[in-house]
Amino acid sequence: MKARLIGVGRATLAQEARAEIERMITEGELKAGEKLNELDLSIVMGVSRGTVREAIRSLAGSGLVDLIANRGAFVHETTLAEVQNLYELRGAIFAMACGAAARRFAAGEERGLAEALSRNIEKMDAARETDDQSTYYALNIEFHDLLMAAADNPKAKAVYDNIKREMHLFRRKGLSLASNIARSLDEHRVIADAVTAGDEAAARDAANEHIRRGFDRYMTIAARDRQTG
Amino acid sequence: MKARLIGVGRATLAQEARAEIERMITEGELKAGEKLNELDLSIVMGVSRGTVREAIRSLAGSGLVDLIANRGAFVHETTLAEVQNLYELRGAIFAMACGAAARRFAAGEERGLAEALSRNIEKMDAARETDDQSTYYALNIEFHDLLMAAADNPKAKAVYDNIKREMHLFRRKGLSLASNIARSLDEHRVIADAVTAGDEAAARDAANEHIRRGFDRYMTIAARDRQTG
DNA sequence: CATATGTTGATTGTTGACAAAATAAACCGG
DNA sequence: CCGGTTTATTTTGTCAACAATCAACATATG
Repeated sequence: MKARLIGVGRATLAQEARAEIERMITEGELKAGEKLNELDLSIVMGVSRGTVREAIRSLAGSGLVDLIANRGAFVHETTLAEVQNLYELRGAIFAMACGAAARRFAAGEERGLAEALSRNIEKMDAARETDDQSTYYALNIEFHDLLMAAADNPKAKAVYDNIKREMHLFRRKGLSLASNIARSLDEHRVIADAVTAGDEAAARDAANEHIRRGFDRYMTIAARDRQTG
Repeated sequence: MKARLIGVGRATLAQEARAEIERMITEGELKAGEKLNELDLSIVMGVSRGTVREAIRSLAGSGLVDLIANRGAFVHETTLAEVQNLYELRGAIFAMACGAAARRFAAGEERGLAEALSRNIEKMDAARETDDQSTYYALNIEFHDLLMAAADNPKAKAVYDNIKREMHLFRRKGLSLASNIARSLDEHRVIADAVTAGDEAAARDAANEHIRRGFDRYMTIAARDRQTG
């Protein structure tokens, strides 16, 4: 038998509404700090207010919007201090995940991991040579996801994904992506080596350092952008 | 089923409904895996189904209930593997927070912290001598909250609180609290010393170790309970 | 007897209407 | 013109009814 699965990912209207509002936010149609009007959104999307309301509540759970009782929902405004907090939290979780991945790899519970990591690194090396930013971006996410998956900690992954979403949201604010392919690639190699050596502590430290340096790169670019306008 | 009638407070009804359902879950009136019937709950609490629905969605955001589209909401069943995941995630966040607290203390941004920590430790020492479990429990939470607050990372604190809630939920399942006042107190002293010495790395390591040992204590008790009961 | 197919009651998803609160506008004395 | 008060209007919070979906049972079919 062969038939396409229907309605995948769109189980309920509220979920679709959530996805659509999230898109509007991440693509900048709804700017940071802007108020979300339930009625307007319901009309634009062609669903009832209750459905929109449910979607908004769901977004609030992921930290993308802030709710104030009796006053409404507002697109979350991410401050610089909060970006630092997010980086630090992300680093802590990613470091833990890399440590767990190293432990699991050493126990033989993550067979394909070594190949997957080295393949990713090879491809990123190619992207570095051609300076292919968009490919690098995708591979970078893949690298982190590989390790988060290898940690086998769904809860941590869920939190990590939320953080990623919120940080992505801040990028909209105008700052360019803090990327330095060569440096990042070197750090990835150190992490991958530690993990595939089964060295839990080294993996943790390398991962922590990677995120910390990512934040430094980000701050450097942020400072430069602010200066040049 | 029995639930307090709500609706006299000042917050929104949905918020009160959420608090009430959360209470029912944490106090075991609603058991793990049990289905939450919107209509029944709405009748028992004297509010409309929509309000109950909103409350349930909110609880899902905190991981206390699982939602399945078109089928309903179920009290989250925490498995042993998940408890391990939660402990590990909690450890990572708490370690990060202690590191941040050490850094902030060294920078003179957390003046009252040293006194607050030593006061807490003194009181816990007294609780140890009288073997006062409930006081110990409260002081233990206070100790962790002091450091989470000193980290000045609201996002991390929010995630931490959610984890705490979910772990507390699992305790309901029958296992006694994994507490060894003397050991825990020693570990607290190490953490406090590292933080007030401004040693970020030492604080991180001590905190991580503290949570890890907490998990070991938990596992020991869990194994014993499974054997005898 | 086992499996597939209809049928029914219960439960969730969605909607539009009403009530309460907050914001905007009109008013008014100085 | 201004600051404060009062009145409209808008917006959110809550509710009850309708539609879609599901779980369980009953029935048919080979």
